[in-house]
Amino acid sequence: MARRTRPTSGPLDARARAILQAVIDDYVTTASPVGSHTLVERHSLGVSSATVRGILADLESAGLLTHPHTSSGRVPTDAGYRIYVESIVDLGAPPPPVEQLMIRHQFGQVEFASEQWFRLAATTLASMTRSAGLATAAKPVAARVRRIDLVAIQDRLASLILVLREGTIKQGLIALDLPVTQADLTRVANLLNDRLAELTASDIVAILPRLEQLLGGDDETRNLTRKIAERIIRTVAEFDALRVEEVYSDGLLNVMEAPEFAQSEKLRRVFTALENRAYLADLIAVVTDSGRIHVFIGRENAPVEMGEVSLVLAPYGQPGRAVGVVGVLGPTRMAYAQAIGTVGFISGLMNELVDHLYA
Amino acid sequence: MARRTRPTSGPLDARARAILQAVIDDYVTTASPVGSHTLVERHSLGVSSATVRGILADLESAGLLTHPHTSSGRVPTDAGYRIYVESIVDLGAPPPPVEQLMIRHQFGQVEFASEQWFRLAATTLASMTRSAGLATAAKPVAARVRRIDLVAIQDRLASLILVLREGTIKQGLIALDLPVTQADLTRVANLLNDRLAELTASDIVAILPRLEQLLGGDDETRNLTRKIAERIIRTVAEFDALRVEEVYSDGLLNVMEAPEFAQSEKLRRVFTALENRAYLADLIAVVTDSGRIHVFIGRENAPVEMGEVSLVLAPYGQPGRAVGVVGVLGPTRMAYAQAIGTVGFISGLMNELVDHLYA
DNA sequence: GTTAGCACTCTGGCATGGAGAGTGCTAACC
DNA sequence: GGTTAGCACTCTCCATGCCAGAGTGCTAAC
Repeated sequence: MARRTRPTSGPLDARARAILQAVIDDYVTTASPVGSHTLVERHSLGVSSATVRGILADLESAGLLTHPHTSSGRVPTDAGYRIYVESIVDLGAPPPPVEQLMIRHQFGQVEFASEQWFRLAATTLASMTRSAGLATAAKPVAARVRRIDLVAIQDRLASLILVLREGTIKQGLIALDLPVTQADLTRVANLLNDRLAELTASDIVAILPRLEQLLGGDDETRNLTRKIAERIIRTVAEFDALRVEEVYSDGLLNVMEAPEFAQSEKLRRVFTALENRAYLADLIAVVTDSGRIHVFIGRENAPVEMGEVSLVLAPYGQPGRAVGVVGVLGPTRMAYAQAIGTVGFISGLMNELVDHLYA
Repeated sequence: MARRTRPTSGPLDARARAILQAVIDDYVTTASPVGSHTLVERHSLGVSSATVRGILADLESAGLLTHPHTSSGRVPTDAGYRIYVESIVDLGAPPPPVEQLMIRHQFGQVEFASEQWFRLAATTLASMTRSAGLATAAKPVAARVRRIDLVAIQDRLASLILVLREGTIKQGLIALDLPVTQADLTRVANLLNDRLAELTASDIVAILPRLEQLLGGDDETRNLTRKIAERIIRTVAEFDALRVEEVYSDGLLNVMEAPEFAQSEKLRRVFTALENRAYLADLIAVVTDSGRIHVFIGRENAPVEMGEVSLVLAPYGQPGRAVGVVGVLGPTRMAYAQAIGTVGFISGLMNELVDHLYA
């Protein structure tokens, strides 16, 4: 369909690329289709609007721009954003040094690796990019037991509190066959702490037979201990199997402000898609496996409901030990350079901090 | 302004009340103003539309209905809803027995008084009323320590895990002056467990001087113990001071479906108001103090942003020991009878279950 | 290859007009 | 007296038509 001599395939020449970027920049700020005239007006392109029109037509036939209707300005397509994003993905626009300092300070204020920490990451991302901020806790590949505690609730009911090495706490009730005292439970907990500290679920499975042999005491204690050990294995294994523990988010209200979501119907579709955490988990898996920053643009997202939003996600943590993800979600018409820069900065910051934990 | 002989003040006669209710019922289901003709059509009122028109005019001059414009049907005002709600607040429309059974079963499946439990309450309320469901954990008036655990993280860093009697777990890091081993920490934890179990923050403050006397051991242990005890006091006191721990919510998407929130601008206002938890905390305080179910209708809510939504909130738990709140949030055009019945049922259910805990 | 000019197209805002729904009023009725 | 039928009136909603504005694609000249 190309009416021009310029080839429609192959890399774009520098001017076409510059104009694509100009269209995207303008569209991102104004949210309305941009025409050839406004383009030459706002950016000093050094050519007339007629020339720009020609190039716009080329970009359109290359699939990087569209027309909402015959006589309106151009709007970038997902493919157009993709080209643009590929050219900036390695750098982006990191926040100015002053802000970086302020953010570092804020992270110093909240308790390290606690829930608040991830909330802060999401909040910071949201306020800096004026989009929705997302963060997941750094989830260990294979969690290790740090500490076991048993608390008597009633005669035959105990609460198991399991502290994992990475700071996560798991709690669960255990129904007992026989009445026990807190003293009994404390004895068993001490014993298990001695034997199971720093072990993974599979480690515990491996030593379980040996554990029973080593156990002195009466039958009752042995039974109780085994029961609790099995529960610990189950709890840790369940935690390991969990792909994503929890996604902290903030600033969904920012997304609501975007004019493309003026009718809440569209908004509802996005939120519905987000509520189905499976998709988000898939994306997070992709990002953690690749180990680098990823941008998912509009229709590239599998669920149609997400067709009008983009995500910028970056992993943090130590591959093979514990990794999490931070990122932002916004309309496809998003300030990608800033988003990429900010997400990159925050993930770098989290990296530094996590390194301290494992140092 | 009353053109009629019927007095505008004083209690409404039975027929006027019936017609008010008919208007509200129709408006709740159709979401569009209801006229005299459709009214006689749908409800067998036994009078003609002209008579109904007269009564509608009376109800309007009494401030219970309005006109969006001269020639449209009537719409209830907040005051109209209020009159209606007052007449049904004691009963509402509880869910049918089959559903009650199903819900009881579901509550039996999740772990008692855990986070999941409150999530389930919110989810159930949301799906039954097709509105947003809200639930807070039952917060004790004065929390009591059940169990203290100390875990060594690094040389001079320990994690304090505090289990409160009502199931809440609080965790915090403690920086230490001197390096300690896990064995040291375990010894201190055991000692504190012996002395502080079942005490409130003020109890601990009271025995603190005595505690130090009782402490054997060297200076270091004494210092460490005092430091941790003080931290415990602080943590528990902070928890006591918290008015609302966390509000679990579900089904905000249901609210988005209501036609009155078709423009996301309105939606955004409501969500912004909700994000400011202070107002919700106020309402929760009102409900827990009064000990009965409350309905907050539209403009009656202080923040203007909440002018288009209503809340039905009910307390549960044991006054003076631990109370929480469950409820729903929806458009002022809400099925109040059903909402009140459902909220009442869930709060009753939670009451039963909490009673078990304190039995 | 670039540019100016021009015909063409589509949106968005605005006024117009008729159908439909509903009201308020009045005069007749039981 | 309350109740009813009838009627004029009002307002929304929707479709239609029109016009200005913005922007395009094409062509001929530079």
